[in-house]
This record gives sequence, C-alpha cells and structure tokens, in this order.
Amino acid sequence: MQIFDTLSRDFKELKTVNGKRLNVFVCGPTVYDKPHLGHARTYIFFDIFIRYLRYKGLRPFYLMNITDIDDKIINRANSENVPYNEISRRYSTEFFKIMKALRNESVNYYAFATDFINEIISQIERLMEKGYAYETSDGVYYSVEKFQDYGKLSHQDITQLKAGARVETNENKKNPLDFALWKKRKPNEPYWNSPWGEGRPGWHIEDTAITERFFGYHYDLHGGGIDLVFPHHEAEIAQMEAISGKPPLVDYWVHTGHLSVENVKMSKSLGNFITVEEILKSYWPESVRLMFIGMNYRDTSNFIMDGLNGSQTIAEKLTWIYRRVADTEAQEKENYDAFMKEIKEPLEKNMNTPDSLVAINDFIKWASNELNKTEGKNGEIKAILDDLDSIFGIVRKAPIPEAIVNTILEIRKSARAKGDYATSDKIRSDLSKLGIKIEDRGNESFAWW
RNA sequence: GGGUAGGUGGCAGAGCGGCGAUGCGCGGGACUGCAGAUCCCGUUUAUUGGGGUUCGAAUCCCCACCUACCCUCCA
Repeated sequence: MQIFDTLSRDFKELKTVNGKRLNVFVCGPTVYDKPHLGHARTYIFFDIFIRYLRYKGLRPFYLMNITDIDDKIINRANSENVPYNEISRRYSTEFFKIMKALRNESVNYYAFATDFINEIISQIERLMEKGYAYETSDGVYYSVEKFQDYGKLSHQDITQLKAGARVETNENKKNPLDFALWKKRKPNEPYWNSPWGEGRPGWHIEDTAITERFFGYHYDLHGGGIDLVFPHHEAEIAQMEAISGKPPLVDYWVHTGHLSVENVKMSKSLGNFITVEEILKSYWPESVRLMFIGMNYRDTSNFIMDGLNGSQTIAEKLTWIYRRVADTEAQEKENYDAFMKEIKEPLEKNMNTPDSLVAINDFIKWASNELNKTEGKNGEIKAILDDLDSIFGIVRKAPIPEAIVNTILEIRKSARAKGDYATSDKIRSDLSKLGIKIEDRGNESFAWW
C-alpha cells in the first residue's frame, strides 16, 4: 500500500524490513488534562491504520508513549497543590478510559516516560561522549549545529529559523534552537538522579529512549499530529541518528492534520475545547469514528455538529442492519468479495478512508434492500459487517437483554391487535428513550439498538 | 519573514488529463393506525481568480488571491 511520508514529501510503498513485523511508534499525550476531539482524531486514525495492517496479515507492534513528566503536569500539580504523579496518574487513567470508549484498542504497549529514566540518561551520556550535547548551569542541551541534517524532516533551514522565530531566551544555550535533554532541578520540582545532578528529562529524549529500548536504532513507522513535526520529531531524528550514526531513524513519517471546531481553531484561551468525554455523552463512539473516516487524515479538518449528526445516522443504519443478521453465520461469498474489495482498495492509497466510506454506503444501501426482500444474503451481510467492524470499529454491538425486549414486544403486539395505540405508542417512546428503537412491519415488530 | 500542506455544491468529501462521485441536510412521493426504517424522484450552470499547455483540465505549468499548520508547549 501507499503511504505519504513527511520526510520525503511523497507517497511511498509501505514495505517491511522484517517480514510481517512492523514496528510502529505513535506519540501519545502529555497527561495533564482530559483528551479532546483533536486527540480523538489522531488516535482513531492510527487505530484504524493499525487495524487495517493487521487485517492485511501484517504484524505491527504498536507502541505509544505517555509523557508523565513535563512542565504542564508540574504546573497543574502546583496549582492544585498535589504531587505531580497524582496529576499524571489521574489523566493517564482518563486517557486509557477514553481510548477504550472510542474503541481504540490496537496499541500493544503504553510506555510511561518515567519508567525509562535509565535509558534516557544512557542516551544523553552517549550524546555527550560524541560531542552533540553540552552541560550548562540549568541543564544539558543538544547542539543542533553539530547535526548536519537538523531540519530535514520539516524542511527548515536553521539559519532561516533563527531569523524570524520567537526564540526562548536562555543565556546559557549556545544556539537558541538547542533543546533540553535534561533539566536540572528547581525548588519544588520532582527529580531523578543523574550524572548532571538531580533533575528530569527533556521532552524529546523520552521518545528515542523508549523506541531504542523496544526497536533499536531503526524502526518502520513513526506517527503523530502534524504539529509535532518541528521541533519534536526533528529532535528525535537528531538524537537517535547522532547516537547510532546509522540513519534513518524511521522509514515512514506519518502525520495527522489538525481539527478546528466550527471553523475556529481549538484552544484553551477561546474555551472551545471539546472533550471526548462530553461528545460521548450524546454520541456513539462508532459515530465519532465514522465522522473521522469521512475526513482525509492529512487535511486540516473542521468539526461541525451537523457532520457528527450525519455520522450518527450512518452508524444507526449499520446497527439496524447488524441487528437483523446478528444471529446469522457469516458467509464469505461473492457479494462479500465484491464489497470488501471496494472498501479495501481506497485504503491501499494512503488510507483514503472517505473513499472507503463511499463503498460502505453502497453496502448499506444494498444490504437494506436485500433485508427487505429475502434472508438469502444474510450470511454475506454478516461477514461484511464483521470485517467492517474489525477494520474500522464502526458496528455497534451493544449487549441488551433480548429476551426481555421480546417479551415487551409481545405485550405491545397484543395491544396493537386490540387497537390500543396509546399503550403501544407509549411502549415505543419509552423504549426509545432507553436507546431501543422499535419498527413495525405489518403486525410484526423489530427492535434494534 | 521562512517552511509545509491545501483551496470542489448548504455542509463533509472523492476524482488528480476525457460524461463533476458519495454521504449528510433539505423538498416531494410510496408504504404505515401513527412514527421510524426502507424504496423512488428532486435539490436548476459546485471545481478561488487570471493566463498557458492540450483535440480535451478540477486534474499539468505560470501568476495572483485566500486558508490551515509549523518556526514557543500543543494530537
């Protein structure tokens, strides 16, 4: 399949160097607040990407870091007057809860930065030995001028960066672009011991320490939000390739576009951050996923409520179909082959999920028609739904006590037979409030949820 | 100022040299006790602007304008 690589600015054929194994690292969150829709966008995309690779028969190892020590975490801890690790524990727990709620289940391992302090120190020591790092009164810094390729990922010219950028003022640094590998302890800050005294790791070094431990000097694919390209991923390249002397760090750099809300950039100051928690109070995770499937992952996209409402409609159609065939045995026959081909093909072209959605809609239309005519195609419909769910996670299979629902339907049926529509309508509307929809087809009724 | 990615109907969003998809929304009809779902029809000239290449351009080239992201933490 083809995938767009940020470094080469081109589509590249995805090849593995290790048979079916594919080592993948995606930048996880800094856990100092609740996840918002932008996080959902990025992590749902990578979840579907990995699910699809597995569906294809590859064996990706999906590694994600959790930044559990950082200025933001410390600030939040100070403002709440609690230890830093209470903040990181609270919001990492929240993050995992949200990931599960969104049906992002493909991560193999979450690596907490603070569990890799030894690896971090080891990397900094090696950078010092090789002359890429220097110590100052407040920390250890990476000297970007020592690394010839600095800027290659974001296609920046270091001298140009100096020219216009607002750069942090730090008298101790040789170059304003130099970034911290180790930050020496200030009063009331958490710390670990190191050859440079008590302190804590810089942000960029966490990720290379973790990936070196799991994957070594080189791995297949690195993902994250577009905003991380510079300086974060640039710094990762500088660190690991300087240490190893064996570029490249990774073969494919994959970045997701940002999400705005009702045409306004999401930001704390504007107060328009929409948390995933809030959205999931009113919408199914399947709907949220379908909404993002309808967007190209690389585009800067705009979230509008109408769009999510539309996705909810599609999610409900899929569920309606699923309920009708839930008890059927899956059959992978000709219609299954034809629809799955149409659905998979766009994914081969840089995960063009909007085009897959077209094929999914074709399937919905076909399946609805078939279900109105005959039961002959139910097995194939079931097989397609199973695959759709394993690739995209968009088929809702909520467990509801069917026996009870069926009993209620029987009661309602006799009410209708007597022409007692007041009762039958009340049952219908009450169940609807519980998320159970009833449809009448002649004398018989069908329930779904 | 520098870098990068883009500009297609009310909204979302494909197509990337040869009738401009698809979904949502909206309008109408069939069906229904009603509703929902489903089905059918419609939504009349939607490709930022201007040049160029070509028999033919949304698609390739040039110019302009506009947008987003990055150059500070950010998915």
